[in-house]
Amino acid sequence: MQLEKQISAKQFQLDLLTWFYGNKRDLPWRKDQDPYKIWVSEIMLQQTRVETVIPFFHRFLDKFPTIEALAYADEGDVLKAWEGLGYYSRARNLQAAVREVQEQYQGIVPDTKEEISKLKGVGPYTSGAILSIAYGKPEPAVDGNVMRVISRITASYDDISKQKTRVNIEKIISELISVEDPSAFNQGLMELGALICTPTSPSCNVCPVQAHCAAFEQNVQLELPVKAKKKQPKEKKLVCAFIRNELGQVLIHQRMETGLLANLWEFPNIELSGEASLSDQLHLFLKMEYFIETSIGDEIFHVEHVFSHLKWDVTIFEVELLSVGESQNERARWVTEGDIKAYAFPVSHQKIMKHCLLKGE
DNA sequence: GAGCCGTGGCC
DNA sequence: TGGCCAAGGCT
Repeated sequence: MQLEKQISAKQFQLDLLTWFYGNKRDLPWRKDQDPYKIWVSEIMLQQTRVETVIPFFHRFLDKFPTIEALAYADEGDVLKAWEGLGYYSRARNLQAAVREVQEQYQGIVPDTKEEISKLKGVGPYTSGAILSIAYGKPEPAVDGNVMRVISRITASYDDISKQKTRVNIEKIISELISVEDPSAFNQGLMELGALICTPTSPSCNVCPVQAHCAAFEQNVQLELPVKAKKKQPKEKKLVCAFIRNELGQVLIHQRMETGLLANLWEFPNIELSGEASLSDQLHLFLKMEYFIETSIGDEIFHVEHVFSHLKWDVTIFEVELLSVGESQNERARWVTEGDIKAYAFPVSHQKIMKHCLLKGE
């Protein structure tokens, strides 16, 4: 039995690796094995498509080519480079982890599971990916692709949204992985999931590991993998103010250090509550939060924005500034239209900016 | 464990 | 059109 498993594993490795070397995409993070570049790519690729990541990867490495460069950069510049990519805590965790590597490991990315897993933003998948791809260590790197591929190959109906399922698949990979070429094995499994063993219409007819696939044999590949359905996003209604001062500068505000869109910039806004009119709520909010007296003008337009777990319905008002109080909000700034480009805004507020600034010209 | 955390593309 | 998905991790 044990011998059969080994023979089967060897044949699987051969089939997968042969296919991978003949069909792998030419991706910018596959040009060398620089652990820093591999690391950056793996963080960017979390829950994000390859085609989306590519331009960000180039720009990011252009600005922060080394661990040292990223370690000593301003967080605002790092967020600006991440602007539009989403899941912004990835950028802040990456910089924090890079600073840790710079200080505690003399700028060398550690090569053990234990050490690398302590770094912020590096979980079970990313640690295995860096160790195998950059350092050639036979560690499993189980992402959504791998879970789909293995669920089908083993015809397993385990729910892949459960943590236990991922751990089980890691055990399977540990026994199946090529010790000679763990990098190509892990990447090959992911590449197979991305190009052949796709979620909705897998190309089983050209699959290099079709002979090993229990789901294909039983013709149940379209039922797999099993995954719990997501809840639909909750809707929040916001009112937002576009305000210029006498110098033509615009009031912007930096979000909280934690939570949604942490430390990104936005136009002053508040979630609606109670019965009062939108303009009354906005007027009071601006007085209390920014110590300014205003006259709420016309409702300019609406912006809808859907996040993974919530949905914003934003009503934007044109606001006239009447007077400025003596106190000031520490996280707010008046900026010119030229300077605003230096600040990182979420896509929802980029929509607002584009509409309002175009209108102002 | 389950909810939080973005965005763009696809069918 | 909208629900689903994509090289997950943190709390």
